[in-house]
This record gives sequence, structure tokens and C-alpha cells, in this order.
Amino acid sequence: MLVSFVFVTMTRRQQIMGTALCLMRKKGYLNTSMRDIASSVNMEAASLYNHIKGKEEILIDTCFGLAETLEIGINEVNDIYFNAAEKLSMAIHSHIKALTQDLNASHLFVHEWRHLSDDKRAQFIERRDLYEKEFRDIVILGFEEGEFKDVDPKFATLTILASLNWVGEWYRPQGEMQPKEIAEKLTHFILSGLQKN
Amino acid sequence: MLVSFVFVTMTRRQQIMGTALCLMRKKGYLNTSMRDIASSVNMEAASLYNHIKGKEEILIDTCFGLAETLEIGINEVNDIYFNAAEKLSMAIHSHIKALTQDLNASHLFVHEWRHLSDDKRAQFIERRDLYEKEFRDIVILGFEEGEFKDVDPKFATLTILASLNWVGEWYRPQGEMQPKEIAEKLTHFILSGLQKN
DNA sequence: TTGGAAAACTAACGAGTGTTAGTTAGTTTT
DNA sequence: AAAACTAACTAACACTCGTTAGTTTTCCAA
Repeated sequence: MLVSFVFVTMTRRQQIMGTALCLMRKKGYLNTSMRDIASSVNMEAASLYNHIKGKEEILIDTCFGLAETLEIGINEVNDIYFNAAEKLSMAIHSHIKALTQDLNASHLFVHEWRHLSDDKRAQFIERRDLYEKEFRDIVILGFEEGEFKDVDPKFATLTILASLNWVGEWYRPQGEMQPKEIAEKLTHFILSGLQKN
Repeated sequence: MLVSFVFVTMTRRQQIMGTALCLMRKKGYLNTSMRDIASSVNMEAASLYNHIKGKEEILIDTCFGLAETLEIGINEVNDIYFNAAEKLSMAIHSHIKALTQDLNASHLFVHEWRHLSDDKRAQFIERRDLYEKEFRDIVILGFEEGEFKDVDPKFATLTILASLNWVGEWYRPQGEMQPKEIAEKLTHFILSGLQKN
């Protein structure tokens, strides 16, 4: 299993979390057992409980951690930029940067939040809806500026976010396209589409 | 549980499959037990095996069934249309029609195929990649015609398919937007983007 | 060197998993 | 009437699951 010089500078908790996320991305949250995680960090399942409260803590910390990163990003964008096209571009950059930072965490954030317990899931959905609203407001602003077409803002926002979130499915850190370039291409594609003229 | 006049005209197998898909969309494939399915059709878990071979058969039949529907659709489009913009539009319509037909099946197709056994998963990925290639070829054709921009075809295709597949997450049959309208808006969005000019 | 916290261990609990075996009642076919 | 088939049942197998309790080992500050 993963052993590197970076490893030794991490707390045991960070090692467990990182390994767990890696397994969960590969096999899915439900399919990854505490015994799987334990054996990947060379200990017994019971010993994990000296470092984390339980299995769900992994999911909770990851989902809400990434949620916060995204919220901070969109708030910065809203503080700095005023024009919708610029805002959208920077929001896309911020979103892609956050998602490509840790693909394992992104997988939990995009796919596995469904398995949060009822109350946590409700909280998560609330924050996700709020984030979605920030994007929608940019689309609406663009229309009010006269720069964007008169599209259904909800539809457009969901379509945009779908494209952004799917990047985690095909992006490879060692590949030829880097996060910044992906964000640029996405921005261009979303703003002006596939067709000439 | 679901009992209707349609129900009586279905074979027991169809009832089981339909109920299973509904549960699996709500709770996830791994989280749905044979006992859950059984009790939803008022029988014991063991009795299910008189009608289906096992749990995975539900996933296999659903994923490969929808795969075939999509393949037939794209082949028809390729047979009938010659111009890339038209092909893309019709391919989008076909895709959206197939996905919105049965949202429960779509959920398994988009999200739960990961839990297919190794060999079946390999087969599934192969067919999915082939379908993806059909889309990519349309994008390439559009460039060769001089109608589409010089985008990275792989990137564009993945972005397009992400938008299409995500429709299953927010489309509601009783909502105001119907599949045909969704397909039209998606086509327009993908072809000409958000920005004016 | 030593006291005590931190972090590992073993063992087990109670619940749940997909699936199989064997059986039975009711219906259809021969 | 006999045989075969269908679809349900009960019971159980052989695991796996997350988690807890109690115990032992490790390791660092005093």
C-alpha cells in the first residue's frame, strides 16, 4: 500500500482519511469496509476508532469540507468581479480547481453524499442548493446586463454544473490537460457553444 | 405499495424488476436488499429466485437494456441524417427520450453500473465507450464540415454527455419541462452557448 | 527511569447479507 | 387420475458489517 516520504509528515488520522477516500472512490462508500481501510493502513479495524469517530465521519468531513471550499471560492468571486461573464469564468475556475485538487474527495462529494444520514444529508442538500443559487444569480445577472441570452436560469445552471462536476470522472492529473486549461475550455464552451458564428 | 390496474397485466418478474429499480434509485443498489425488494412485492426474499436469477441480474438487465436502446437510437440518427448539427440535435433528442422514459432505470445506468461484476463491468464500459465514440464522430464531422469550432472532440463529447446524463437528476415527469423541450434547449445551449452574438 | 497517555491489539456483539435447500399448495398438462 | 410445473413458503448457511469493551503495547515528557 501507499507509503511515501510525504506519508510520514501526516498525522495518523490524515493517513486514514486519505487511504479511506482512495478506497471509497475505487469501490464506493458502501462497498468499502472499515476492515478494508484498516488493512490498507496496516492496522485492525477496531484501532481506527482511536482516530476517527466512525465510518460516517469520513463522509461527513469530506462532503462538508469540499462544500466549504466551494463556498469560499464563489464568495471571493462575488467580492472581486462585477460583470457576469467574468464572474462565471472565475466561478468555473474556482470550481474546477477545488474538484481537481483531490479527486477522491470529489468523488464522495459528487456521488456518495446520498449515503449521509438523514439530517446530515438534509444539511448538505441545503448548502448545495445555496451554492447552485450563486451560480444561477450569475446567469440572471448576465441576462439583466443584456450580455446573456434569455435562457431558463435553473436549466442553464444545472447543465453548467453537470459539465463541471463530470470533470472528476475523466480528469487525470498526469494527463495533458491541466485544471486551468480545462476551466478555460469549459468557460468558452459554455459561453459560446460548439457552432461557428 | 404500488398497486394499480397496470400492475395486473405485468408478469411477476416485471413487477419485481420495476419495484426493485424504484427502491434502488431511492436507496442505492448496494443499500437495497433482496428482503427490501421482496417485502415491497409482498413475498419472501427466497421466492424472488423463482423469477430472477439473483440481485445482479436486475443491474445487468437494466444497464444493458438501456445501453441497447441508446445504441439503436444513435444508429437510427446516423442512418437518417447527414449534417452534423442535425445529427447532434437528433442524437440529443434520442438520448433524452431514452433517459427520461424510465428514471429508475436511468439511475442504475448512469450511477450504479460501477457495481457490476468485473467482466460485466468491462463489457458495459466497452459499449459505453463505443456510444461515446458515435457522439465524438459527430463533433468531428461538424468540424470537417466547417460548421463546428476547432474544439477538442473528446473534451466536448464528455462535456455534452455530462449535461445529458445529468437530466435524470432533476427532470420530473410531472414538471413543466417535457423531454422534447429539454432536448431542444440542450441542443441550443450546446450549439450556441450562453452569451449573445 | 518511569508514569501515563496514546495507539495498537483481541474478542465479541448483534444485525444484516445474498443465496440455497427442501417443502408445500395450487394449477396445468398429459 | 397421474405427472409436471409454478410460485410461494420456512429454515438455514456462511459470511460481512460497523462498532464496543477490555486489554496490552508503544512512546514521549518529566
